[in-house]
Amino acid sequence: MVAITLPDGSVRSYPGPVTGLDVAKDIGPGLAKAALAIRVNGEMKDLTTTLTTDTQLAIVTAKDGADALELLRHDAAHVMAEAVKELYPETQVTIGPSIENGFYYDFARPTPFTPDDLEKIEARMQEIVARDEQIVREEWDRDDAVKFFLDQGEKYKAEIISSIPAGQTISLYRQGAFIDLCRGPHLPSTAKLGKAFKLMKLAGAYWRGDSKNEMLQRIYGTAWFDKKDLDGYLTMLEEAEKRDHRRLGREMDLFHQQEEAVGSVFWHQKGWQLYRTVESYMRRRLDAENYQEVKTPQLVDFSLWEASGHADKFSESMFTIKTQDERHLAVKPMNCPCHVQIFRQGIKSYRDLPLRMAEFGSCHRYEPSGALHGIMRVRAFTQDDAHIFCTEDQITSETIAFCHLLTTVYKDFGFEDVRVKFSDRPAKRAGSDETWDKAESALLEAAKAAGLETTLNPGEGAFYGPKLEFVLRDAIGRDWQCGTLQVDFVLPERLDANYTAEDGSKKRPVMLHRAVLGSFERFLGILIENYAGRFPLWLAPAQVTVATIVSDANSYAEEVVSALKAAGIRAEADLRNEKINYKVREHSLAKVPVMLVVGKREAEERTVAIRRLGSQSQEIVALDQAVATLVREATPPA
RNA sequence: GCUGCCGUAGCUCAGUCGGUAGAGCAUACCCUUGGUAAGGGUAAGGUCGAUGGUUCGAUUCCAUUCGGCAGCACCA
Repeated sequence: MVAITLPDGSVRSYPGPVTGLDVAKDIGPGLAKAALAIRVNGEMKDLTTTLTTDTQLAIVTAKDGADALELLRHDAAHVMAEAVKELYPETQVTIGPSIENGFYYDFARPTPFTPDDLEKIEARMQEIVARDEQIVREEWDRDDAVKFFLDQGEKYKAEIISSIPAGQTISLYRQGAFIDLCRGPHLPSTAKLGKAFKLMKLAGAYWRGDSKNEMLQRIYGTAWFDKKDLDGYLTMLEEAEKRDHRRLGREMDLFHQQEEAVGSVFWHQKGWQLYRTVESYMRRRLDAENYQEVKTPQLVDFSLWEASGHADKFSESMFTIKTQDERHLAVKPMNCPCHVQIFRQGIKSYRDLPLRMAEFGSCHRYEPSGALHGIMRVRAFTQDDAHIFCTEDQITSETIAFCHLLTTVYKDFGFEDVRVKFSDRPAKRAGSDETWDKAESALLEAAKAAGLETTLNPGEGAFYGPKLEFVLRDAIGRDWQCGTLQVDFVLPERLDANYTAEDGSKKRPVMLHRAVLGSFERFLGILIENYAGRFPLWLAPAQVTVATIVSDANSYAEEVVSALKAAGIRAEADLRNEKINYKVREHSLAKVPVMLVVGKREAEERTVAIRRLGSQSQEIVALDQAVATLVREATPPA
């Protein structure tokens, strides 16, 4: 007897072994048709898995969200590989996982795929779906599988299988003439893939993710259970494109970039206004948290970077200068060694700790050309950087305070959803294992005390210490890593920072490296995309446009602008000889949050017609009242 | 940096199977004073990314190079 317990708690008994499909059929023909896979004691398995003992069983259908989508996308990858092998038999297959929103497959092939090939492959995939090939799991001996794939000329597959311990049984999945190494599970047949998939783009990708290896050709696709979801996803991509900060930067006259200064930003008046608004906000917040702001040199002798250890790891990505008098300088790529120099001036006491040293530090890094992306990834940027010199005992309280600062800052910029990653020691690092043990446990403990839930990001710490990384989610569901907090026992040692303890002895401070926004350039790019350029009033570079209907209202309009400016509002007049429709359209497209329209009536009655961006309606109010309302709304968060 | 794609007016794009280019929007000027997302007219605007080669002739073909885009790798 085999007793199967279903999610609703009901139990079905069978005289002997049954498959998931049998159970589904037993429950009902509709379910049998919809069934894609099963979950056995929590683990996803093929629908045709034979159950020989009593189990908890759930039948997975398209309604099962993420699990079901992952199955679907994984199958899409297999179907794509099958299509590619049919069309281009000389191609070798490698790996093809499901990913967020879709899937990819990496192929090895001497001639690159073209966009035309993509269409052909997609058409062939549709055929394979129509063929409704059964997807069958087979178990093979490892060595037989290696031999099998080598015979087929699939050296990558053979290599993957070779790295599985010898003697182990491995699973292969067969669909039609196509057979692939795969852990599974899979859908029962290719027809289940349906039609809601689309090949998206071609790209290069290194074999096993290592840039020393040869480059394979990756084809990305997206797959969904129905057309509506696919269309929804494609619409989201269009929306993301409309919000692209590079596009809005141009359209809204915020900034530009050009060849003569690759990786740098030319901030126009409006963009710089936005930048300054964010900067002054941050400065107020830091002042309130008792940070001291400093400014350190741009050009620093290379020896300091050797002493700090940065030269070892990052000399390739530093801008360096040989001066006329033969000195070797580096344009600073970061601020920490300079902050240690300030700390080292004079004698520091335990009474000075924690010492929170902040700088809006302008840094330059020679980023690889392929990494550059608008203002999000540049070679010249400004960090909202700070280093907290403290004792080990103070790590927890400083972490708590920082986490509070960070979450409230994010909230003020409209980001409520923040996740935290904990990155531990990387392979290439400075400092002893004991030091790392200490730093990692101190940081984890502090994070816990701050009430943070962290996920582990193994081996991704900085070379001098572990870090917390703060990831925020924007208005259209994209994640951005911005803030960071790093515990560092290494740099104070290397750069000989110390303080006098209560007992008169000399001690090393701990350094906490921390940033909330990360870099201004990147954060402003994120803000632009998050708000799609429609900033809340306090952030909007141009807050109010006063537009006239007739030229008789010109002098009144100028008076209105003066009143607004006197009250600290960023306002401009539009007195052009254009119709009001035209002006409304233009300033709406420019995403100015508030338009005050004035005609003969308003001028006579000393009122304004308030028209807010995105609203069709207007409100006529007295000028004084309008100014007061706008001042209130435009006041930045504390 | 690697792979692939791309580079024509301020923007979005068309075009030249090799004979130095065109549209819409934007701009300037003129007319229009119009009540909430494009009023009308006229004009100006381009060494077709750069360099070299092939050719009688290159924006078009080839090579190199610079830059951009997508992904990979990188991200102190």
